[in-house]
Formats: sequence, C-alpha cells, structure tokens
Amino acid sequence: MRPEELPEIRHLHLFRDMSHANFEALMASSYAQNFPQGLEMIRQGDPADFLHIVLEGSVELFARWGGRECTMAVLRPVSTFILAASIRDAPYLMSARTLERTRIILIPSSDLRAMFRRDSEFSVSVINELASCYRSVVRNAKTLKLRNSRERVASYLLRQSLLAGGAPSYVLPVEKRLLASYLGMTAENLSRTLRALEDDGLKMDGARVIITDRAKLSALAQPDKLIDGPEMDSNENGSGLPISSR
Amino acid sequence: MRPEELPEIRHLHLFRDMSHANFEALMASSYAQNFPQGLEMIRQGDPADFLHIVLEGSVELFARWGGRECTMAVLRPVSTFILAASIRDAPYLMSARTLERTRIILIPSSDLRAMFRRDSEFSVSVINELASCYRSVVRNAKTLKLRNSRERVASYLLRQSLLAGGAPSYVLPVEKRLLASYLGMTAENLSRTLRALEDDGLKMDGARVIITDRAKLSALAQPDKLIDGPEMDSNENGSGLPISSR
DNA sequence: CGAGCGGTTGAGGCATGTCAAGAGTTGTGG
DNA sequence: CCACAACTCTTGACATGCCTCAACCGCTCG
Repeated sequence: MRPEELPEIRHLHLFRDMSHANFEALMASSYAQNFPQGLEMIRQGDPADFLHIVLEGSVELFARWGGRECTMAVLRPVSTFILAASIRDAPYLMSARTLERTRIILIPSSDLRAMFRRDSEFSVSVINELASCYRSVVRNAKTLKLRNSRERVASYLLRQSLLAGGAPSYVLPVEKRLLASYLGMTAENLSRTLRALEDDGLKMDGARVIITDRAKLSALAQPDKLIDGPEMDSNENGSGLPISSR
Repeated sequence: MRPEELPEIRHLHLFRDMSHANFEALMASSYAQNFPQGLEMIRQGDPADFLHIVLEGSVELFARWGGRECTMAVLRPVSTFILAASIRDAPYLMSARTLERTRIILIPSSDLRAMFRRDSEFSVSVINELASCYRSVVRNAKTLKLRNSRERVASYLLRQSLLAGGAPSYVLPVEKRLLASYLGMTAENLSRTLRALEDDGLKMDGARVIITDRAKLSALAQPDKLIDGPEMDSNENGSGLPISSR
C-alpha cells in the first residue's frame, strides 16, 4: 500500500474516529491489489473474508439468480463495500466486478471484527455506517416498489444533477445499459423512456443529460427526501448503494 | 411495564449480551403503551425519538409516496423495529400501523445512543443486529429485481412453509391484500397468481396454503439461500423486514 | 477492415395494473 | 337478532407498461 493512500482511507467516516495506533494496526494487516477491467473479484455466495475499499477506478455490485442478473450499485473512490457480510462472517449476497482498471484495499474481516471489539470509537463508527447503509437500501426498495420506471428515471436524473452541483447539464456517470439494470428495467426500455421524457423537460445528447425544464421534470419525479435524500447522508461512503456518488 | 415482560426483551439478541445494570437502566427510561387496531403509530418523516419493541399483537411497516403506499414488513412479538433511524437520529423512512390490538415498548433513542457508547458489549450487539437487518433488505431488493411476481409468490409460500416447520399445509400469517402489497403486486394479481399455481403443486383453501407437490413448486420458485435464507439468520428479531417470522 | 459492443428503434406479446361487479365475511348499531 | 355497512377476496374485461426479439447504426479496438 502506498503511504499517500493512508490519509484518503483515514478520511472515511468509518475510520476517522478510531485511534491512530488502531488504524495503523488495521492497515498493517491489509493489502492493496490492482484489478484489470471486467474482472469478477467477488462472487456471491463466497465467504466474506475481506472488507473492500475502492481507491481508484470503479466497481459494480450485482446480483445473480437463475439466469438473470441485475446491478445493485456502482462504487467509486473512496468507498468501502460489503461491510455487513464481513461483520457477520457470512457469504456475500452480491457479486462485484471492476468497470475499469481498479485499485482495491483488502482488510481481513477477522481483523475488522477484532478491532471493533477493542476500539469503542470504531464500533460507534461501524454502527453509524451500517445504519446509514441500511437506510439507503430501504430507500432503494421504496423507489422500486412505489415508482414506475419513468418516475425512477426522472428522479435518478434529478438526483444526479444535484450531485453535480445542481447543474442543468452533466454527463451520465455510468453506461446506459448498466443504469437501466440499476433502475430495474431493460436497456431498450430506458432508451425509450429517455426519449419520452423529452416532453417533460429533459433532453439527452449521447451520455449528456440536459435538463431543459427542471420544474416540469420535478413534477413528474416528485423527489422525496425520504427516498432520494438529502440527507444525501454521509454518502462519501459506499455500499449504502448509491449509484455513483461521484 | 410489567415485570414478566423484561425477560422476553432481555432474550432478544440485541439486549442479551449487555450488562444487567445497563439493561435495567435502559428499561427504566422506557415505557409501554397499548394501541388499538389500525392506529398509525409512526408516520414517515417524523423524527425517530424511540426504538420500538412489539410485545403483543402485530405491526405493519409501510411506505407512502405520492398517492401510493406499499407494505414493507410485518412484525410480530418479540421484535424491535426502526433501529437504524433511532441510531442516526434521523426521520423515519417508513410508517407503522397496528394490525390488531398491540402492545409496544418505547425506548428513547437518545438513551439508546448513549448506551452503546457506554456498553461495548451492547455496541457489538447493535452492530450485529444492523448488519443482519441490512442483509435482509438486500435480499428483499434482490427478490424484487430478479424474480417476477409468480416466482416471488411461490418462494414466499415455500419459505413460510419452512418457518411452519416444513409443514405442507399452513395458514397465511397475513391477509392476502397485505401480502400482495408486500410482494410488490396488486391484490387482484395475487389472487390470479395463486389460482394459476394450482398447476404447479399448490392449492389454496381460503387463507390455508396446501403444498401438494413441493418439488414442482420448488422448481418454479428456485429457492436460493442468498435470497430466501437460511441463515433464516437470527431473525427472531425484526426490522430486517421478514414478513411475519411469526 | 471486420468483429464486438453499446445504443436505438420497431413489432409484437406477455405480465401486470385498472376498473367494475358480485359473493362472502365481519363488525356495528338499531 | 337482524339489517346494514364496510371490507376482503375473487373474477372478468380491458388497458397499458414493460419485456423480447430482431435489425440497424455508430463507435472502438484489435
């Protein structure tokens, strides 16, 4: 692990409050790894031996069942993921693959579990992190059950706009194909939906989103802080399943 | 609070490992309340001032958006709920209403937060509880995105059968209307789906489920431990969103 | 240059929601 | 005790959202 990377990790909410010595100890037992693009680094069902941290690149979390698969989240630096499985010493519920060349830190789950039993500051951080992640997934479930695909697309685009500083125009952070799967629809359906939203204040230009009439689009999406945030929460972290907080 | 209720609460994973004195302290600041049927005791968006525990009766957690609503979980004794919101000192993401006359214990969130900073055994329990809940919601999201309604119904019925001790016949723990909403479909659609499953090893008689051909039904549902459990986990607890662990 | 891939578009079909009506059940008040 | 209201559940008819399959375009990369 490179020395200049430590501060970046230390800066995460999860690690920010623990003692210096304990942080060093945790990092000493961890190691970094670089993965090429498209590598399935985690397979659902495998034992969760490590907590992962994305340092560079990006990672897709996805789930498989039968012949189907769907993407559950996309993570960008600096984020942790699969904290819950590491803690429960249980099998991964999701698989992970790199979307590009990606650098990952691996922290042994057993060290993690030992650490929060020893460092009470750290255990409080873990609690806050998990609670935050839990709420994110609940929001996700709400949007899936309460909104139709059109509304999910519109609210997603508005949320991303907000993350881009409220800009009326920005570039999609992920491929449309992947976004479709994240939003629980097919690529074809997303394509048609984006086209249809041209009557509602949206314009697409390739991967570029242009919000031409925010009020109109908002009326359709009905953004709700109990689904879309804010509290965009403490989501510098990952695995709370934001698709690309970046 | 009745003295005979304390052991039931103490028996929950969440409270079982903390010191006697601290448990007593937490209970001392809590109080019990009885609600009539159909009362909306928690409204989404309100501040989460209390951790709740169902002692008798049953509670539906549901979410609203726009004009629509859907049920997210049904909780039965003895279960805690809305732990994450209490911890984050954040607004409830879901509403709760009683399905029958229900007795609830209310633990002030601030006391809860103070307690896990003080009692490290308790903080470990909270971590395990939250991690477990998180995984439950992820499983829920997976079933929503990967299975169609028919498959969700079939797998739900098989899971319930397992909870009923593997019995081929049992009575639905909730009304069909509510079950439909939990499974992300309309009541009409559930009704038709149940009828259609008669070709696949299922027979309904009112609220009674009769599995006539388990192999056939399983082939359709393709139960998966990464979605349906087991690890039916430590789900004596609630808010991991099982519908009626009974 | 050709293969592969993401994206788009069209045609068609199935799954699911909506609306409406009726049977059965439960609960309530006269 | 009965009448009535309210509710769940079911069924039918219909509309529509969404998926599937197929073709095609444009781009990238070997």
